[in-house]
Amino acid sequence: MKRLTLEEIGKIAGVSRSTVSRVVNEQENVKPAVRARVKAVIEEMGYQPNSAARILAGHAAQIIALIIPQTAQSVFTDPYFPRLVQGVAQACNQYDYSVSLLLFHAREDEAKLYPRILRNQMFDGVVMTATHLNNPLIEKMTERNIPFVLVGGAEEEHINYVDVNNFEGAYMAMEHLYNVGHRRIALIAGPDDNLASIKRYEGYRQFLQDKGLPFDSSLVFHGDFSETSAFEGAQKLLMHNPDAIFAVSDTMAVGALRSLQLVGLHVPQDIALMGYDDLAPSLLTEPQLSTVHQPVLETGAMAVETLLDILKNGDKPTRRVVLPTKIVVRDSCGAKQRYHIEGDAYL
Amino acid sequence: MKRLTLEEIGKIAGVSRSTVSRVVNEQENVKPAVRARVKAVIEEMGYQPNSAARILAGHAAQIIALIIPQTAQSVFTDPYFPRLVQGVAQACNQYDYSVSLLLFHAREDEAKLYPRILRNQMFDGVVMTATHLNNPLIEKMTERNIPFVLVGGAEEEHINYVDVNNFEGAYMAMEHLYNVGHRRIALIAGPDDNLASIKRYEGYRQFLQDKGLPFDSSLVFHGDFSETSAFEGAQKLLMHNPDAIFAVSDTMAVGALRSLQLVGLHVPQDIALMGYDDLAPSLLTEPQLSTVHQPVLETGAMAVETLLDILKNGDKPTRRVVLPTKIVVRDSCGAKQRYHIEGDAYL
DNA sequence: CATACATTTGGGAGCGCTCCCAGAAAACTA
DNA sequence: TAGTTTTCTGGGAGCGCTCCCAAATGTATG
Repeated sequence: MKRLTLEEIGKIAGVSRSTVSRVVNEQENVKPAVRARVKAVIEEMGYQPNSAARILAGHAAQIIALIIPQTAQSVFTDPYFPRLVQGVAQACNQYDYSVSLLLFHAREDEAKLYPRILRNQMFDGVVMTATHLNNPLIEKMTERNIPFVLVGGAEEEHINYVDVNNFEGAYMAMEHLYNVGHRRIALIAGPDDNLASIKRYEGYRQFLQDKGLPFDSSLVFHGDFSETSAFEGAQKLLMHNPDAIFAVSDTMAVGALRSLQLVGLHVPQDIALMGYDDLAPSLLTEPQLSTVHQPVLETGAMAVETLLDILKNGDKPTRRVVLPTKIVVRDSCGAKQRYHIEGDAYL
Repeated sequence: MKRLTLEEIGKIAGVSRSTVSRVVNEQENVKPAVRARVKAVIEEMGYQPNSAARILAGHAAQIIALIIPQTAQSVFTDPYFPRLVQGVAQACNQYDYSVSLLLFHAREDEAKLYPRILRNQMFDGVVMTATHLNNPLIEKMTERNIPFVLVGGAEEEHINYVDVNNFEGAYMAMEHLYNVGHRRIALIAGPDDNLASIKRYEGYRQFLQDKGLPFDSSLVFHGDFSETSAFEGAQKLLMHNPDAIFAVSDTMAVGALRSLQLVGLHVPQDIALMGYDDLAPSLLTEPQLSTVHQPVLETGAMAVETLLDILKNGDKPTRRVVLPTKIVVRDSCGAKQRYHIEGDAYL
């Protein structure tokens, strides 16, 4: 069986390679009748252009690379990333792009993968998660003019990103706890080089300041987004008698919950607890966690859309998309008891 | 700045295109001195072959496609898939392959993605999850001679797969519950068109038969791997007084646990519970779930290795890899109370 | 009806690589 | 040292596509 090429299709439809190419690429200047005939042949034969040839000849690859440079274990234990991947994949399906997934799982992967990313013309652009500051790839990609969009905030001026409003999310969580009556609110923060964590911490502090509440550093513990770190953190925080704990991820909230339950405290009667993410863990506990919902799926999709926009229209002005969060009231913060609500409530 | 091509590198090193190609591809018949010189130039210039050109000229793409044809929501809420993706990605990193991720999330995606998979010469082979019977892609890929490895068992004779021993896992779980003293063991199974679920169900029945225990269909409920389905299932099962419930996924075990706790039953004192998967949910509950560990990460990696083996050595004989499971004893089955064990125990 | 102009079509060149064959260089042999 | 074999190297052809220019066809105008 003969290989299907533009030339072949052209032969069958009685036109040239070039005309078929025009039809395939939806270009102008093909007589409607001819276009229809060629389209029919393409359909019938099930022709599909050869991507390699297309890319080689200077066309776009229709592939975006999704880079998750997470050396830590947390990549796929934290349910955030799967969700994000799903959002990216869905958007790519929608726009007829493919996703090339690059997970850096060990240090040595970086050395291997960097050149591939930087020189391999195999994809049109990059979506990368930016959890940490100073990712060397950012600079390198900028240098090489590789179009990219970060998921997570960037501080630098000229960088395109899509982010969730971490500051606002934390602020709102604090506000919620405050409205329920809590004043001595402890924080289980994330690592202090993690961008999302930093912003959430800022939201926490700003709220305290706005309400004239004292900032007490002994009420702040820095975890690493893992359950165990929060477990230990909660133990430490308990020594300073908080009446509420705000953990900046659901997974850490679960760790804290365990910790509280271990010493016989009841949530929310004895102490309130709020998480952050609104992902699976927040629903698996007893009581279910009040938390901050962030639109992770939408973030992934938006990152793709932003990248495609850049690919199409050039990279200026710099795109900066910040998606909103909302509070999900469940059973761990005491609001329901206070206001007699059943089921999830959203703010 | 001039584009880096084989020709360019050759010019700098004072040899021809062909010789550079030989060096890049580690082929025979290049004088050691020349090889060293060329290598140095490649290194210095940071040359990276153009994949598109390479593929077009008949070389392998060094890309494998990972297809997850899960129309349901469960793709990324079930922690199984993220883990698998991670395993595949890690193995690909290791062998210098890239992963192209194809998630079918809606029906219409299939129509779009099928032609891409079947005709696009963009990857060398496919790793696909086979959760359901009769996936039409299997037949089509076979027809088109696209090398592929299934993750999950296949019934057909000639199909390559990597699977976990679901039968054995379920059998062992039953055995464990039996050894702890339970006799009236209920099952929360998965959908009856799900391959893993079917095998686990068979393990359940076989064990009953081997021990001469009666099979009682009112002690079996078919869920859909979701927490809520198991929640309802447990309610129904409770009407028939089981002394243990075996749920064939951790997520479903969590649903069952909620159900039991709702009616005031204590686990494991009043009723024992076992899950299946040994993924995050089993650790987030109180009590933590005894469960069946399956090597998901290894499964993904093994699928890649099997595929690469096929790519290299041809697809016969048919590869059939079945990985073992093991029992993880935690706090939901009563074994620790009985035997005074602390921490996780493995069988 | 001839001329000017716009629209449509065909084919050459080239993207960067691999494959293959022929020629050059080196290593043996008699 | 000449002749033979082996090892090494260079360059043509071609993968299937896009880009671009030139040729062919069609339409409007005087």
